[in-house]
Amino acid sequence: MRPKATLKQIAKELGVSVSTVSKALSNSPEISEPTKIKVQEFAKLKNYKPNNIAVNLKSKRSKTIGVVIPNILNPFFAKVFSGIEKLANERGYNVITCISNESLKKEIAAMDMLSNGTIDGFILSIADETQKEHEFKHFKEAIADDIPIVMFDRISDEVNCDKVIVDDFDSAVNAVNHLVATGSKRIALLSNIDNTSVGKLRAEGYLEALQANNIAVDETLILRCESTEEYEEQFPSFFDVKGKEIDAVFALEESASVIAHKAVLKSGFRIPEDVQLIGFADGVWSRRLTPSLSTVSQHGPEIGEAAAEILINRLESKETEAPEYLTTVIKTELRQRESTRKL
Amino acid sequence: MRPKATLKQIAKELGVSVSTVSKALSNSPEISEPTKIKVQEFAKLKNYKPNNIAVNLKSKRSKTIGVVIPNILNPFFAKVFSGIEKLANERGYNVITCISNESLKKEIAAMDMLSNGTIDGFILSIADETQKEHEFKHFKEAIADDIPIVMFDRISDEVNCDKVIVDDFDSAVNAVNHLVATGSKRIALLSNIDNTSVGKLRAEGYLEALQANNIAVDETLILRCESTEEYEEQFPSFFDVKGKEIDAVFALEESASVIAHKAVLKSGFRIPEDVQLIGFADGVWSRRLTPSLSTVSQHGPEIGEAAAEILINRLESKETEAPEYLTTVIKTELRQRESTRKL
DNA sequence: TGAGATTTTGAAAACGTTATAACTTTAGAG
DNA sequence: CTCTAAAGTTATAACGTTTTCAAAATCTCA
Repeated sequence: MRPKATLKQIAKELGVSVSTVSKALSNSPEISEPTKIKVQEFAKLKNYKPNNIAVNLKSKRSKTIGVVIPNILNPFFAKVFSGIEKLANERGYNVITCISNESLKKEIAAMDMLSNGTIDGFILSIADETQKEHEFKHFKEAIADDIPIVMFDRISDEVNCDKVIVDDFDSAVNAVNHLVATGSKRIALLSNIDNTSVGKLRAEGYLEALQANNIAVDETLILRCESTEEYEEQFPSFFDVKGKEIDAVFALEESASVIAHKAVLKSGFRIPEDVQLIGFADGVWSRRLTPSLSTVSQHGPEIGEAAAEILINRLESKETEAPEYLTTVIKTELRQRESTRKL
Repeated sequence: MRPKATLKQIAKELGVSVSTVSKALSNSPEISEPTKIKVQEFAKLKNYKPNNIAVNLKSKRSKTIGVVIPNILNPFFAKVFSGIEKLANERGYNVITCISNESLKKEIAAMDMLSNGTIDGFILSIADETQKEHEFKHFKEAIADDIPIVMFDRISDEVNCDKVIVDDFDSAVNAVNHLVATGSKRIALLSNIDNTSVGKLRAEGYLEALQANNIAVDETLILRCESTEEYEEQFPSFFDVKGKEIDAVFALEESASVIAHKAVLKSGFRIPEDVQLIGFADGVWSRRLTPSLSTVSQHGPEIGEAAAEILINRLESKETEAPEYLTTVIKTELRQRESTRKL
C-alpha cells in the first residue's frame, strides 16, 4: 500500500510550503505559473485526492444528504430513491440511506445517528408508526438545529418544511371517474395504507368522485387496512362476501392491487369484462400481470429529483436568504392497460 | 437556531479546559467524579453531540460503507441492500449508496467520488458493462489504496477480494433436476443476463443437469440475451416458434420468468399441467402471479448481511492482522409454488 | 542604485476532536 | 515541616484542509 498523499507530503517533497501546494492545486492566481505546473503535475503523479473529511471539517458541510425511507423493497420508494440519488450525484452530493422499516424508533435512531455533521439535510417519507402515533418531535428538532428536511409522499401538516407530494386526491377522483365512465357502479375501495396521509387523501378522492357521480357510498364495499399483512388477512373474507357484488376495484397501493387481481381471476371473473381494476402502482410488475393492470402512476423518479433539487437549493442558498417553505405537487398519470375498459 | 454546542463552547461556559470536557464526556478516570457530573449534565442540557466529521478526521476512519449496485429497482439488489443497511447500522456504520446503472463510467465515477476518505470500504456488485468490457482496474486500485472491497453476486475472479455469492451452479442443477423428475424433457433456458458471471454459471448448471439426466441439449431451446430489453424484443419470436415444443421453462432472472409466465398463459397453455416454470427470483410478485411462480430464492438479505459483516470485520481487524480473502457461499432454496408439479 | 510597487511564497490560525505530556494541587509519609 | 507520590487539571500537538496576512523576492522607474 502506497501511503496516501497529503498536502504536507507533497509540500515536503517539493520543498515548498503547504499553503503553496493548496493554492496551486486550486489554481489560485496568487501562485506563479511555473510552480503551479510543477505542483499540479507532481500531485497527479502521486494520485493526490484532497481528504474529504478534512475539507468537510473546514467548510462545515458534508455535501451529503440523509435519506430516511420506510422500505426500500417497495418499488415506489425505490424509484424515488433512484431519482434522489441521480440528482444528488449530478450536483456533487452523496446520499446516506437509512431504512426506518415503518418504525418510529428506527426513524428517530437514524436521524439521530446522522444529525452530528454527517449530513447537511434530510429527505424522508414518514414511517407508518410515526404517523399513527403523531410523534413529530424529531423532525421539529432537526429543523430547529438548522438541518433542513424535505418530506415526500407521506408528509405531516404539523411539520413546517418543504414537501413534495402527488396530487393524491385528484388522482383518485380521476381514476374513479374513469371507472364510472366506463360503466362501473359498484366500486370497491381497497386500502392497505389507511393510516398514512396519502391513503386518507386517496380514500377521500374516491368518496368525492362517487358523490359527484351521484353514486351512493356503500361502506360495505370499502376495506381499510393499516398494513399489507392485515390486508392479506382480511381481504379473502371480504372478497368472499362482496366479490360477486362489485364491478370494479380501486386499490390504493400496488400490493393491494396485485392481491385483488389474483383473487378476482381465481374466482373466475373476467378482467375487465366483469370487474375493472385500477391501482396506485409504480413497479414494473403491474404491467406484466395477465391481464396487465391499469395504474395511477406516481412518477417516483421525478418526485425524488424534485425533493433533492429543493433540498440542495436550500442548502446552497442558506448563507444568503432562506426561501419560504413550499409544497410541490407532481402530477400523476392514469395508465390505461388491460384491466380497464376503453371509454 | 441555537448555535450547536462544541467542546470549546462548553469549556468556556463551565470555566474549565477543553481537555477536561472531552475526558469527562468519555468518562475518563482521570477526571474527578464531581466535575464529570457537572460536565455531563451541562452537555446533556445543551444537547451536545460530538461532531462526527471532526471525530472522523482524528480517527482517520469514517465508519461509513460505500455500496455500489447496478440497479436499486431490481428487487434482488434491493433485498441485498436492506441486509447491508441493517447489519451496518447494528454495528454503528452508515451506508452511502451509488447506483451504477449498469454503466462502467458511473461505477468508476462513484468509486472515485467516495475514495477520498468518505468511506472505509466498498460493497458492490459489478455493472453489466464492466463485466462485458473486462475492465477491473478501478477495483484493483481501490484495493491497492487500502480500501477493502467485498463483492457480491456479480463478481470477478480477476479481482482479489472477499466475495459473497450464491451457489448458482448447484441451484440451477437442482432446479432442472426437479423439472426432469416431475416429467419435463423439453426444457427451455431463458436468460436476460447472459453477460454476467451469475448468468453463465446458471446456464452451465442447466447444461450439466440435462447431461446428468441423459437429455440431449437442444440449442434451439436456449435463448440467451444480455439485457431485459433485448430479451423482451427477442422472446416473442422465440416463443412463437418453440412455444408448442417445450414442456418446461427455466428462467435465469425474475423479469425473464415473469415475461415467460405471461406469454405461456396468453398462448392458452396451462401452468403447470402443460408447461412447468421455475425462475430465479426474489421479489414479492412471483408469489402473487396467477398461478404463483416456483422460484430459486437467493436469500438477498442474508447475502447483504454476510457482505457487511465480512467488510466490517476486516475494517476493524485491519490494524492487527489482515485475514485471507474468502468467498462465502449462501445456499439457495427451491420454493415450490403453483408453477411446478409435485414430485 | 535604491525606494516603492508588485508579484510570489510562506507562516499561522482555524474547523472540532482526541491523546500525550506537562503542570498544579493535595495528601500522606517520614 | 519538608519531600514525594498521587490525583486532578490543562496546554499542546495532531488529523488535512483552507484562508488570511505577513514576509520575501522580484521588478519598475526615477
